[in-house]
Amino acid sequence: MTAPKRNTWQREAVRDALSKRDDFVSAQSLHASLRDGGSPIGLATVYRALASLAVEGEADSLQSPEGEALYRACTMSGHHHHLICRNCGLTVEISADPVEEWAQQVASANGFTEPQHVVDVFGLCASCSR
Amino acid sequence: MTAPKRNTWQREAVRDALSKRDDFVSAQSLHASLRDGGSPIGLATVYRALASLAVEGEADSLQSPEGEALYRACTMSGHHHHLICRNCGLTVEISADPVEEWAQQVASANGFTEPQHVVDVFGLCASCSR
DNA sequence: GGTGGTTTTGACAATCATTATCAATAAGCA
DNA sequence: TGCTTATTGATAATGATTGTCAAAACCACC
Repeated sequence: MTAPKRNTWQREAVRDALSKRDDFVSAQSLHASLRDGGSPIGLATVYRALASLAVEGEADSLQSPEGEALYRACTMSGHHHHLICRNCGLTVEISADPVEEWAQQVASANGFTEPQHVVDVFGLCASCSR
Repeated sequence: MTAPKRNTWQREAVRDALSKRDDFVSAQSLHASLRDGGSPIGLATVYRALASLAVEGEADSLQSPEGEALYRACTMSGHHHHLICRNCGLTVEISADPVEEWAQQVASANGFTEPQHVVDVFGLCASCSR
């Protein structure tokens, strides 16, 4: 029933490259990194692999303020959010239980069902604050 | 010092068209509406007017999940967030004091300064839930 | 009301990220 | 090994957004 999936070195390369980064990256820049590292991987493949990883839950994605799609290999399993340095990109994974509850409450209080939410905090990390 | 700004019927038309909508709209669709209404306004002008209104605080903007920039004329002054129906676009403005505090705490707990945050809740409104 | 200096507009080209196309390639399996 | 089919990748296509720049409009000021 479920779509069969094959293991290719390309998908593995994207997974690896992503896990070596500790910040959010765009498909474009990840592709550039891979190419710089000598890999002949195609751009479209990087896009497909990232989208796939995101769907499978192996990567998190968010929209940069400029509208670019950014991806990150996350270590925290399950639902969580991010605290991102807007200068250097340093990213910290955070859980936000109070926010989860709040979102639920606000949604149902207004008659909304099936709430999802986008919650990300941007700031300047300790190093970049100086 | 501050840049002088002139009043043109175009800027006014965009302001009006935006305030007549109670949901988030893209520059493209707002331009289409204006054109349909008989206005000969140019697309680039709509983009510029919306960006300008957003900067001046007369409009709020957010990125759709697809990466499009969406705008809305908000009635609630000051900082607030949105509860948006992902089906029909119905939007409710909400304040989120608990979230503001939480964001502050999380940021400083991790050494981050000048926290900003993106908080939006998507769901299905009462009508669309049926 | 007319005038001039500047801002703003708008048609169009240019960018840039992302997606579709589709023939060639490579997984996984009998 | 050979076959079936998912995947790849070069390239074209799409679509939103921004840059360009001459023409038009705005706004004091006369």
